[in-house]
Amino acid sequence: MTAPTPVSRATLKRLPLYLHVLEGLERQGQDHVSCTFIAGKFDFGAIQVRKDLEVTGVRGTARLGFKVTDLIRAIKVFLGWHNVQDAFLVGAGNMGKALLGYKDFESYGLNIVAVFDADPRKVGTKIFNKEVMPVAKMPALAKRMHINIGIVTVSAESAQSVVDAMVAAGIRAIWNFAPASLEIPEGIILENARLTQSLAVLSNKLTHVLNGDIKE
Amino acid sequence: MTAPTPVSRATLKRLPLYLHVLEGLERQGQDHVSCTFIAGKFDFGAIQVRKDLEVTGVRGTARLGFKVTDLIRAIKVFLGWHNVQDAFLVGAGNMGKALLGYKDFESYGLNIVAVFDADPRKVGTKIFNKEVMPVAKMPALAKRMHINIGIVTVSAESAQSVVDAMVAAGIRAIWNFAPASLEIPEGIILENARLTQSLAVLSNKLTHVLNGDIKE
DNA sequence: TAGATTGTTAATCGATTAACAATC
DNA sequence: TAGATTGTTAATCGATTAACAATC
Repeated sequence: MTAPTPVSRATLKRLPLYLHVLEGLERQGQDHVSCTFIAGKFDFGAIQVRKDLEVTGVRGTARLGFKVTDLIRAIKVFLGWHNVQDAFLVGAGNMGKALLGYKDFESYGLNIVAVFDADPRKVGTKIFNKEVMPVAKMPALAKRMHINIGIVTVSAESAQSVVDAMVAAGIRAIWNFAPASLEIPEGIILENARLTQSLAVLSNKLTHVLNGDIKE
Repeated sequence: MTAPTPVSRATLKRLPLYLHVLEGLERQGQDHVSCTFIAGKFDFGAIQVRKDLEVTGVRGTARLGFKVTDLIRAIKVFLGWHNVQDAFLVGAGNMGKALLGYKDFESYGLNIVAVFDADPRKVGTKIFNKEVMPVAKMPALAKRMHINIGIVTVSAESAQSVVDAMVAAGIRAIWNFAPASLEIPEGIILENARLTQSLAVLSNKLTHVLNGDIKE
């Protein structure tokens, strides 16, 4: 019914930043906020913030700005974070453990309900009170529990087979931490969280600074 | 002397993806590769790849494509990954541990040489053979060792003070994993690696799929 | 030679930024 | 009222994509 409203990836990535600022303001009891104030926390301008907030559908009032609680709610709804989704994680290595230990995910709409690993030595151990299960059991369980989100923290070599199994088991969205370029069928959502991409930007900038390539 | 060559962040983030594909080809003994082939691994086209590779300065040959080893070398140089940089990590929590356990960083130009934490219970323990030191000792050590890169894996609350100490100690580039918007002086490089941004994109897309908002 | 692929310039597309009237 | 801030339309900017001659 409602138009699909194509929102840019850039906007989508800024919304959690705003959310963080807004939650801080809410804790302080602030009830309204202007785009100018939010923009002050970042290296882009108030117009950008206003444009981004437009997608939430919340209307501000001139002079006063936007109502903090309304914005928080609207951003969460927009991102799909108001309803927590159950997720499976495959790969009980360091990154997998880090994600399992991250308490805040629930407020970002994510609840990791089970952990799987191919290594029999890891199976049966507990990570943050979650028992590691054999990866072979993942598909059947994912189907039965109607899991929509799969988190991939295995090695680059195993990633494709894990993803294939997830897709076959009805998982619709894959959050991939493996440094591999994965093939997925049409309609499945793949989001890569690659640290090396972020590191590349850092390294390249640092190189320029160290080389004295000053940009004015 | 050489022009600063402003390269887009988007290009910078695609280069590690190419590098990964290229290293795979190198292992297979392939000596040339075309943009078409590389693009086949991703959801963008050959023209994009060719444009990106332009920044490395490597020239291809018509019909044959680019020499794999040349490209690998040139991308590494371009990103500053040919020389390994020593880095300090502050925050021995889950994410800190995950980064310390990540063996491949050296081939991405990063060598984490020391770990710090404010928690006295963590100080003195070992993580992957590295002893956790009190954060108070970080500045003097960073100065003495001329550390350029600081990795921040502390909580949002402590992040700003850690960053301030890093900057005061002469650290030039900060890789931040804390969900906080940090203030840094002019000339310091800040790269945020925020998982929540990536998760936001995933959650939003999944919401659309589950709601049946089909885009054609 | 024929044809795939590069290198480079131009066209398109989309996102950011600017402008400004409306409003509280 | 005056002035800060929103909402919205238009202008700018930059990145992606297309086009095509050159080349191996």
